[in-house]
Amino acid sequence: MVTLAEVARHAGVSASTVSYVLSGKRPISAATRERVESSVRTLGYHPNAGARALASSRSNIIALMVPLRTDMYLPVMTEIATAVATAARAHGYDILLLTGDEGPEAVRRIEGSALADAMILMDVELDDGRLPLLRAATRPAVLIGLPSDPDGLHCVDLDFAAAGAACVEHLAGLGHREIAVVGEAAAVYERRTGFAERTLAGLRGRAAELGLRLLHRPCEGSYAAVAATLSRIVDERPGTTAFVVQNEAATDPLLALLRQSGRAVPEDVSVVAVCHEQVAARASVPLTSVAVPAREMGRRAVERAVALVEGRGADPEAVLLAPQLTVRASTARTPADT
Amino acid sequence: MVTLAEVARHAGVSASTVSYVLSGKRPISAATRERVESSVRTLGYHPNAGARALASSRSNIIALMVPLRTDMYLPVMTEIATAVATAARAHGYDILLLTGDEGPEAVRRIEGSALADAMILMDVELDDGRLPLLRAATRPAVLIGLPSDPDGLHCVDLDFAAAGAACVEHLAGLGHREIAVVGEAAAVYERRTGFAERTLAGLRGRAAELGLRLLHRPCEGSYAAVAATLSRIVDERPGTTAFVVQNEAATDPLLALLRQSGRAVPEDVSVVAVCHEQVAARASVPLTSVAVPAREMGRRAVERAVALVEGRGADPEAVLLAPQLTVRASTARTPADT
DNA sequence: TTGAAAGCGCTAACAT
DNA sequence: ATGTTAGCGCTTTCAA
Repeated sequence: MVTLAEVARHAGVSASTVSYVLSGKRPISAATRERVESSVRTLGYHPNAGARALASSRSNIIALMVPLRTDMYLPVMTEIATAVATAARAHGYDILLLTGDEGPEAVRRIEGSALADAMILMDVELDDGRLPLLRAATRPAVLIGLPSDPDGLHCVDLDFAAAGAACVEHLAGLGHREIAVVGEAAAVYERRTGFAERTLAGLRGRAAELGLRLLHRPCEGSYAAVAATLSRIVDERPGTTAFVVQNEAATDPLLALLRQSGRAVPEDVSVVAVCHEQVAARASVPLTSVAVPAREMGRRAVERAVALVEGRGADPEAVLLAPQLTVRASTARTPADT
Repeated sequence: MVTLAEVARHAGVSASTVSYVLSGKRPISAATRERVESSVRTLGYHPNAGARALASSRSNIIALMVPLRTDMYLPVMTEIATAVATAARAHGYDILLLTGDEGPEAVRRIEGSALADAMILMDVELDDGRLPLLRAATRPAVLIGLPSDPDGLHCVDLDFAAAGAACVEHLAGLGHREIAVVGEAAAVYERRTGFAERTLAGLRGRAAELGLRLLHRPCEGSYAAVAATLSRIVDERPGTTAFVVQNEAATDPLLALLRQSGRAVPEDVSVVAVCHEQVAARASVPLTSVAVPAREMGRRAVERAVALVEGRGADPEAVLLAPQLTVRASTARTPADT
């Protein structure tokens, strides 16, 4: 293993000079810089992470806590996670992968061991057990998601309430007056995950404002569950002409079942999804949708975390990304309206 | 920040005693052990990761390199990754998340910086550019996947060739004589990813042995692509009575299209999938399938890596997990056969 | 512009 | 069964 000392000897300079060449924290003459850099290359030197962390109390590692669940749509989580990893590398940081099942204890562990310089947390619940620890922690944390009390915390999330409102507006503009919402699995609401509740609030709020009827039903992702939910909806609200789906696993079954039951999309009923972009684009009828901007959320979270670690910290705030509704082939004017 | 020295002072013992209490590497009297442990708790001590890594040249971190692609089915990758993370924690290790786009350079970086004690690599190609570095590395590596030359490497994978063979056998046993294979996207084969090629080899080999006709077509996951592939298959081989699908994204479209074209599953055609268990179970017709044992693969990889790090190393070998075919509702005897 | 030297907090011989 | 002590490889004052 090549050490700083060996590089220093090889380049004929002191250890500190090598260190400063590497960190750029003090001016170095062009001549020595080149000599050192060439020694680094020829010896294949890589600084020892442990030693560096110990001496500088910086690990250049960001801990990322990902959900470990089966009732959430994984591709979005995965996309956020890989976006975080990629963005972190671009800033010279590595990612330590923590799973949500470790709970608040993981926060303590990371904080205590100085394993990471900052934490990024996903799958934030409205009243998340990790929040008190994060507020008290000496190292910065960024949430991807929005708890009910974001005070003193750095948050990045899609503005799901606005997303819900946008869906209702789009449908109202097309003449729809009765909307049914096929939601996430009931467990997601019970857990009081922020995004699902907020979307619903946005949907309901705008529906009330515009005088639309809105029926919401949680729904599992299986084909059978969607079939059951759909038939209940049709029974209760035969006048329904539009659906909002917030459940990636349910979109394909929903389209298939509508088709099967003789309801053409978008001629007879319209469908708007709040979902992963690929799911919307690849569906059997390409779906008008509000996408979750996973990559941007990951990137923003990392940028904030890095800024905080490196002392360019902004005030804690909730950054809510504006939703963007993309019109595809699944929405049209109501039959009555044409 | 609480240090070892503070714990030692608080407990009235030397630093080394505290260290040994924590590591269990030498006998400690019950009395001092208890005193130390109580001090640890009351002070809220957590060993500093950097210092420990520096002194012991062990980071208790395993680096996991995950694919960063869009043409692979992510849930399986995600499931493996979370299984790896969970298993690692159970052994006292943390996971450092590396993305595949860093390529061989990441191997050098981790090796050089001693950031991780071992590496686990996913998405292994038949002739993977990272292999030479891994063979030369001083730290152990475990591949999840199987390159063409696994010599000197520790590998864990599903026996995809056996999986392919099992599919053919099952169908042959039901009287099918003409099988069509709907495969992964063409890019997956071009990249020479091991698993896709090996499944195909297993399918072809057993089909040849049993005298069945077998047609293979790569296929993108979109609805349109599956439709095109299906119609080509039907044109070329009108006698096809069974499909093998190895492409999670294509299964649902395939079932929908078969239904639409008046072919009932399993009455008219049988379908066997090599895919994620959930995809098979949740499909509109629950699919007879060979599942990728993602959790077990992750667990086995971690166990091997930990054993190697801790000096209980076995010889390098390729561990191929036996496939298990689960019969569900998508396969039946051929119409001609009943 | 560079060097010397004192730690960072821990582990692991080497003592006793 | 426990204490003493010498590093691990780096960063960063303090000096020159």
